Amino acid sequence: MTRRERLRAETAAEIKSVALKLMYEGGPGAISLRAIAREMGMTAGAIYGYFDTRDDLITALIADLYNAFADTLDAARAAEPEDDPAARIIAHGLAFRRWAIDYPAEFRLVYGDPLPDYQPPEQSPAIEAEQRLCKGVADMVAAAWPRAAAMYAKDDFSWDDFTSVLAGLIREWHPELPPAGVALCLRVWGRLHGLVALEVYGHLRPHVTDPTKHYLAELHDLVRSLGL
Amino acid sequence: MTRRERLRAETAAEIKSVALKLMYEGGPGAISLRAIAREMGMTAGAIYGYFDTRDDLITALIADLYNAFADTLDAARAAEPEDDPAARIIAHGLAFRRWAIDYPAEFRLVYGDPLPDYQPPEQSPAIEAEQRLCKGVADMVAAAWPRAAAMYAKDDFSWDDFTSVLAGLIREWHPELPPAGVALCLRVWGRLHGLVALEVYGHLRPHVTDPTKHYLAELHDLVRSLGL
DNA sequence: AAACTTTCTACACGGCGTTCACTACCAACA
DNA sequence: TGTTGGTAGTGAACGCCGTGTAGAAAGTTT
Repeated sequence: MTRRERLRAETAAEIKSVALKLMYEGGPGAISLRAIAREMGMTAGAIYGYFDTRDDLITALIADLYNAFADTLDAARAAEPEDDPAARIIAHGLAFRRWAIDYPAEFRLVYGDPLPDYQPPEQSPAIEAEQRLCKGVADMVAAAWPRAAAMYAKDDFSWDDFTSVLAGLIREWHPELPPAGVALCLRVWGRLHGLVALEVYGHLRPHVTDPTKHYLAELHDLVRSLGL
Repeated sequence: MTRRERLRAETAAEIKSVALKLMYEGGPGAISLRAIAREMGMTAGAIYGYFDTRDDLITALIADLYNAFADTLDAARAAEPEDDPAARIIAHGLAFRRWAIDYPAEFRLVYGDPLPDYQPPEQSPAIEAEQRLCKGVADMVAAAWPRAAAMYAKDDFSWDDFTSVLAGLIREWHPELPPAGVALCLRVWGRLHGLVALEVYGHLRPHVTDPTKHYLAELHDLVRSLGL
């Protein structure tokens, strides 16, 4: 790696980190090329040497955040014993909410649509991180499947209900999981997501005094509905 | 109502409807005072005679949409027999998803954060619509409560777990519902919301061929978990 | 017809993403 | 070592944006 390449990579990294700093301080709307450049003592145009467009920068940020987020969740699960699926699910869920509440701007960037007219590209690098997250959920459901199968195995799903990408990955990770189990994964994901999304966007606060308590209750319901 | 007031109300309504039209065509980011004015043959400044600021206009739009949305859900539930709570829940859920998928920009406006730096006001008129939606969910849970109570009545909730506003409303609507039932309402809301939010923001499409099928399965799970 | 109120325009300010011609500068080659 | 070529960055411009303000035009009231 030549000196030039190193400097170039450092500048690109600085652009991203300054963008994150701006987002911490002023929400996703505070990410502007001009503000980033100002903060770095540059001109806005200079950033175009590193990212073709503002959306490309956002896309790179999302991928970074999503991966860091997946790391967090992986770690949270790994901290619980492997033979206690229920504990792992609850740890995962709480870590998910913790991250969303502590870093709402990041959550909006990854799971929402905070920049107007921003169109996530077809083949986003964030998809890889999303697949990591899917794997996490799949691990949990697979661990619970021996008990959950009784309730869900008769669900009418086939491999055609998933994109070939997902079907391929799941069969590689957990060959024992039937289509009904994969469908269950997605529903579990949705269930983990629902209350947190409502809370982050301010729809729980007007009704509830302690959102954590309700989310924990939902996690317990979830664990119960998996037969654990 | 004087002629002036009528004209004024008409203009305000036209501003909102043009804003909606722009949003249909170009997403929430296409709502700009200048574009609205251009479309109406006016100047941007003129709009300030009707709304103090762009955010006020957005707030009014959200309230309108949220109310229309609540109407839709109310109607969907009312179309099913009153003594069939399961059918009502499923009808409500499907109508919810239908609306979200058919009008994604509206969904983002109501449940997301589509305009950067837009801060929902403390006492938004949308809260009233949200309470209507809460009532809808509460109606469904209350109808299911006779069967669901066995599973959830022992949950450790009290009236202190809700804001006094919500607690007051619920006790007025459904005096028979205990705190555990109200908590269940919120979790049901979250569950209805989760998969739909993921889908609207494009997180389901890369994994799933027919989102409706999975959402319907989730609704059936939900109904089952309510003992219906 | 005069006085007053409401409505809207014209213009300005600063901020935005993006483009483009141009200038420093650094690295390698003669 | 001196020259050359690519690279990083500038600065001005374009057309957007929300938001104010001063003043004109139109309608309403007396």
